[in-house]
Amino acid sequence: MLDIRVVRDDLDKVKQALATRGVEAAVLDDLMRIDQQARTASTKRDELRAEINSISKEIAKLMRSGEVDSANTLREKSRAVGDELSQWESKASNLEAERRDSLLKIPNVPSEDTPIGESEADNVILRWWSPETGMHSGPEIELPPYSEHQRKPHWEIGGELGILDLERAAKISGSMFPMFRGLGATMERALSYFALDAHSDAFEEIRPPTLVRTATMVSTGHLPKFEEDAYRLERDDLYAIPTAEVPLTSLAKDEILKEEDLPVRLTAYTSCFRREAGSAGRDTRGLLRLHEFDKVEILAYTTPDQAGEMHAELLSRAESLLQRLGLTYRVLDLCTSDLGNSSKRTFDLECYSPGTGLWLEVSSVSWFGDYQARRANIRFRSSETNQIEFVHTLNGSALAWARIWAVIVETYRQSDGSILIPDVLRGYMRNIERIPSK
RNA sequence: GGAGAGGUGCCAGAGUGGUCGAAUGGGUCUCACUGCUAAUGAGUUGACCUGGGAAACCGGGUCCGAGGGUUCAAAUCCCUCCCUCUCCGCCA
Repeated sequence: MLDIRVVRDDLDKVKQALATRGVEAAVLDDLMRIDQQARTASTKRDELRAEINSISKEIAKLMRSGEVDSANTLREKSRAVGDELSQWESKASNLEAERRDSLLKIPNVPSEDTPIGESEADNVILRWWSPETGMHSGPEIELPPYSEHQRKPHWEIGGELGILDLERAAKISGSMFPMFRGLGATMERALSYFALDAHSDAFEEIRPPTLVRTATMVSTGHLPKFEEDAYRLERDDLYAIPTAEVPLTSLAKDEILKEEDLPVRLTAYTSCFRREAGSAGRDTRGLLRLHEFDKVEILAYTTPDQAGEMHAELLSRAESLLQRLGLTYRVLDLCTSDLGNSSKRTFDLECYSPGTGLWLEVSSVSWFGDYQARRANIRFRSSETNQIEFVHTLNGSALAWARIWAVIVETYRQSDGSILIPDVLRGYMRNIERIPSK
């Protein structure tokens, strides 16, 4: 959430910045009105409490010296103040709760570098890479010449080779749940091993819980605004995580870290669960959009000064995996209207799927500033000033496997219908070179 | 799931209604002393909200797992919940 003090002090600037992502100025005016009332009420409440505190001390003194009558007179007085106090207490706590609710729903202020835009069409293509042509900057993309046998969509390939069984997955769980089989399942597993090993030079590997408390979902910004998108286990009041970002961010919840321990780098492989409530009927074929998928996430806590460099590091790690897998991709700088709620700046990586002709989002690398840290209350003590500050959080997918799986089987499909396994995965797949055709 | 014990500051740990933001010990940092290290002595050391101040800082409030309640007054009494530990049951 935003720092209420920054909103107070720089109201116009905040309004202007949030307008670029479609937040109306009235929302902030309301917040300021509530804030003013809340502060008035809590000041009044604190004054009354101070009065009762001092009367109570008086009473204690009188009791000790045996002046019971005077003590009783003061008791009466204190009780009367107490009646007034309870009104202000409830007024103040209602207003404070209202202020917090409002603050929790206001998105982050975009970074100054985030391109301003009104739809995803305004996202900026920064660069693109393919194994044939290497890295190119700018939005003009020349796709490598794909052969006819690479133009088959992955769901057809998967069915044909018996490595993807969406029909039976639907029987078990419903549509938009995947089931990999045989070497298809092995390859999906290999991808995670490959990625976790690739980050092991600098990142601590975590296997977090995938069912989390409400507070954990609030910390990352997934609640209260996006309740509809999450799977909830009502009986136990738990949510299924939509990404490992959720448990990894809350790992340090309510902690004060030492500056010398920063940056903290974490990586985790988990399943991710998404209701996809708003997207019924869109991209429903194959593995394009799923209720459950596996992903390796990389995440960092940094000082504000380290954040920029870390953002670049996370992005380059995600890109490097794609390059090692030999997949054509492009890097998008998301514009203000396409930016995630909690993010200040996000780069998306999209892989080209020759079988469908679509660019598929396979990673999203974001810098959240202190927005999540404020919600999760993650701080650090500066070693120079000894002051306590909020950390910055950053994270990225590296990578989301279902879509990568789809792009691999399409890209690596041979003219005989078999699939060549990317070199970097073979070590994790019993050194098998290809998934044979049927 | 059942029975019991417990959750206090950076850590350990005392505190069963007022003088308790909290003894004591350890750690931290500062100073003194010692040729160095060590030891010793003195001091220091919480977070959050809010008002004032350029700031240092000063005032008020809150916080002893969380939320309610009793009381003039709650770490302390009552209720609910969460968590940890021990035993029993169940179980991959």
